[in-house]
Amino acid sequence: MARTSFREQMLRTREDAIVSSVNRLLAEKGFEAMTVDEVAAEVGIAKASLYKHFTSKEELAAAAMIRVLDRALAVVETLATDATLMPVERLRAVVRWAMEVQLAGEMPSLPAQNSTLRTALMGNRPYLDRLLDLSERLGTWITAAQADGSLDAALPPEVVLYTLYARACDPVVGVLKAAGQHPDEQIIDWVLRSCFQGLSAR
Amino acid sequence: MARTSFREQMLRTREDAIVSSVNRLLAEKGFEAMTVDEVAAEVGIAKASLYKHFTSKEELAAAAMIRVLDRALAVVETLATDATLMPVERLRAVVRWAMEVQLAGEMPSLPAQNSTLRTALMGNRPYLDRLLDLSERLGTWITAAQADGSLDAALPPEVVLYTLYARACDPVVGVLKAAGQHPDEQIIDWVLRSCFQGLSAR
DNA sequence: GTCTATAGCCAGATAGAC
DNA sequence: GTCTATCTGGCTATAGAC
Repeated sequence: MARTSFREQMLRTREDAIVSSVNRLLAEKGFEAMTVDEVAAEVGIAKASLYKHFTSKEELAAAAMIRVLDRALAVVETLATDATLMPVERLRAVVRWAMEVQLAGEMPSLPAQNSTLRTALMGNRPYLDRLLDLSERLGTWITAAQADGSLDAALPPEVVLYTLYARACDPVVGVLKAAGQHPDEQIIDWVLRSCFQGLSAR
Repeated sequence: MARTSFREQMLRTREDAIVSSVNRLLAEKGFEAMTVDEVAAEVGIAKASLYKHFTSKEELAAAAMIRVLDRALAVVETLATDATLMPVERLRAVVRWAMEVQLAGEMPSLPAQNSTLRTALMGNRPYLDRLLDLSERLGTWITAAQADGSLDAALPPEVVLYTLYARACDPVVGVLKAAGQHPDEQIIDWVLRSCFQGLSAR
């Protein structure tokens, strides 16, 4: 049993390295442009070995998406335990975390357009379960923030939710970082401000 | 000369049909997923004939991007002649127009990530000229709107500009449309409101 | 300038030895 | 489970007749 556990742990470690590479490559060039050969080369194993762990390129990407959602759920869990935070502050903290991940080059871009990845994800239970879980937790905070008057109640909660998801992958962050003129913290502050305060003056 | 002009007009008409198909396919599935075979099939000509008009897939896409920028410049030109509009109202009108184009399925998604298309566009003078022209015109309105107190002056003009470009392709619009629960006008109002007024209550 | 046919290439996936 | 070598299909681009 000890040896089985050890071998399983080795397996997990290797698969974790694979998912990390996939995650980074997805963030850097997207699903279509990423090749399985690149992943294998970066991990340092043969392509055929990858297919012993994951049965397709889509499943490889799905594993990365699932891990990101798990991290987001962990962040949400931590924020939920802090009773001093207002709902809107929790939402802001989640978006801030997502932007930090993106600036670190570790936020895989979501496939908004139709693609083989999108259809694969729509049939992936573990992925959908996490996405639904996260959406429900954020939804609770959204309605609470609208009730306490800190979030615009004229916007349906679903619109707010989709907007938060979109801002987590906001291309503006990457463009500003590519410009190389501003520190990461400054970029985050600007994009967060434009998201919650809007472009119009207050 | 009359016959030459006529033949040229036929050529323009055909090329315009090609660019229209490319534009629609770019909006629907993006550059990587679009195939030259699809374009040829949709236009109703052989693939080899396409390559008599455009030398590569990238140039095909560039032509579509250029036409969108030309349309945006035409909208900007029209708005500039209306002296009754405040600068911020002009900016809002441009974003509204972009969202209408997106809802019509005619807004090609910009290649924010590195790709062969991105590098091709960065070396395409006609494209870059128009992009710069548009950016300068919008930049003028942005600084004017910040000066008259209608736009948040705490955000650098470049941040506002990039944000407006990003909102023109905002995936939230497509997600809400795909849900099929709301009329287009309602979707545009919500997304415009979240962009300029922000998610926080005022 | 249009077509059919095909070259050339590359990426996803697999076979089979070890 | 890892490897090397290969299959397979699809896609960009071109050749060459008309």
